[in-house]
Amino acid sequence: MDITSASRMIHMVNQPNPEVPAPSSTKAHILIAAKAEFAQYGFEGARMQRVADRAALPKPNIHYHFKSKQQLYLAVLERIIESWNLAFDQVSEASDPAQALEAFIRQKLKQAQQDPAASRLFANEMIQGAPNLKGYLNTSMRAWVQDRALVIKQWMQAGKIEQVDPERLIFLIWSATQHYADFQVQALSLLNRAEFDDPVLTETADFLVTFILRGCGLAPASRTI
Amino acid sequence: MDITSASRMIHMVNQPNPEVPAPSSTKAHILIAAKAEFAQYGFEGARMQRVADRAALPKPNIHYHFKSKQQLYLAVLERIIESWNLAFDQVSEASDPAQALEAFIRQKLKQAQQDPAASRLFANEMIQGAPNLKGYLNTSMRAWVQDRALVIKQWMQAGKIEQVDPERLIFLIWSATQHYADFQVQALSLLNRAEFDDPVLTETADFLVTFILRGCGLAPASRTI
DNA sequence: ATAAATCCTGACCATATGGTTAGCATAGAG
DNA sequence: CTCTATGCTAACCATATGGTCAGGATTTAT
Repeated sequence: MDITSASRMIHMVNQPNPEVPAPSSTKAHILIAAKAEFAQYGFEGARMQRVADRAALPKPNIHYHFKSKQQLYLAVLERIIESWNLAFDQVSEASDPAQALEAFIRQKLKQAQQDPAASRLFANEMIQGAPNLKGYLNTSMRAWVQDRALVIKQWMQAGKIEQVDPERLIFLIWSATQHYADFQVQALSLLNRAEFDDPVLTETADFLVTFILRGCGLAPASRTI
Repeated sequence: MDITSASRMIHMVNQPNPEVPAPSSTKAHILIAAKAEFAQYGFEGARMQRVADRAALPKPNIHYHFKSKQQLYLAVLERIIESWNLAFDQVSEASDPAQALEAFIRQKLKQAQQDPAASRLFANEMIQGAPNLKGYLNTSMRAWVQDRALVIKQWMQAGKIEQVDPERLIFLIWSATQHYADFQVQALSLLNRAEFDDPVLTETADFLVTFILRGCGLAPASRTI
């Protein structure tokens, strides 16, 4: 009923696994279609028929590969959780804060551009009250945050960055970056842009890096905006 | 099909209006119930029966007051748009940037605490691609942002704040504050708190104000965190 | 070649969905 | 009191929904 199991996978190396189908397999096609559908409409709003249409397959085919809507949803959700915060995973006290934060911000924003559906699906799950991720939040995700917060605290104690609430700094980076996936229509409309292309990505990344580093009392390497 | 009409209401003074029922009326009850339902499940995922249950009314009663699901949704959405960015509305070039930004951040965060459903409903609409707000985004909301961005630019030209992309600064404030409504379960779980009460609100507001003002090259009035 | 396992699908089912209808209850106006 | 307008609701409807099933196609193993 819940994905605590996904926690175990977070730092796993990608290895051959019969459960993980090759990119071109039917199962993978369905998962991609399902991700888009669940991302747009949430679990309750998603329609199995639309998943089938998106995958260009008859509906019973979906049910052949995934027993139920719930199981399909969980399969999609697991895959998303796995690749969530990679760029901030290996950071330690010894790392350079400016470099580490910049890499984290840019990676999150790149994810928002390349796979906005993943971000939106996660957002839907949270808005809905995380019915399938409560266990994950309270165990491995909390541990991850506390662990990363500790590194930030060590940077603070070493005088490398300003005093800031570490957990809330992480939240701010998450929200500011994921915003460009979840609220993409809004951002593009208000910026008067047609699509979230590389120029927009670069401008946004530069802004966020500069602004957030300055918020931490850091100057970026050699950029101004 | 779209709420461009809401644009006209944004700066309207609250005046007696037969369309706006008294707080205790059946219609108001239904709107509150519907807001919660649409916020949690999105338009497609929302169920008229659940709206009825939340309002403790028979389902046909809902349809007596609102012709269709769509009309009910639009009615809820309109009410939300009206009170969205009030605290930043009256700000002008002459305003003190630190004070204005602080008031804006605190107001948005208070809204996130007092009416998280409103924020979540809006988030759902955006994630879904803003099918009912495209017109609003491209007209009055864009005008609002450009207008507010102009004020920020004037602050920059007057040397009152650092050089930052004004639109993206607004996005960052929106996302960082609304995060505590939309991702409330996540934030509370990771902060190890039971509810979004006043202490959490204060800590969060203080963090955001300090951090964002510093990002703008400003020091807060007399606070450290 | 043949058997076995896997993959696929048209037709179908029970139930849930948004919405309607026809009639009941109540309050205010004359 | 009577008439009317409004608020309300049990019973109902057409359609859409998640899910099943029996059988056909295709691949793999022997």
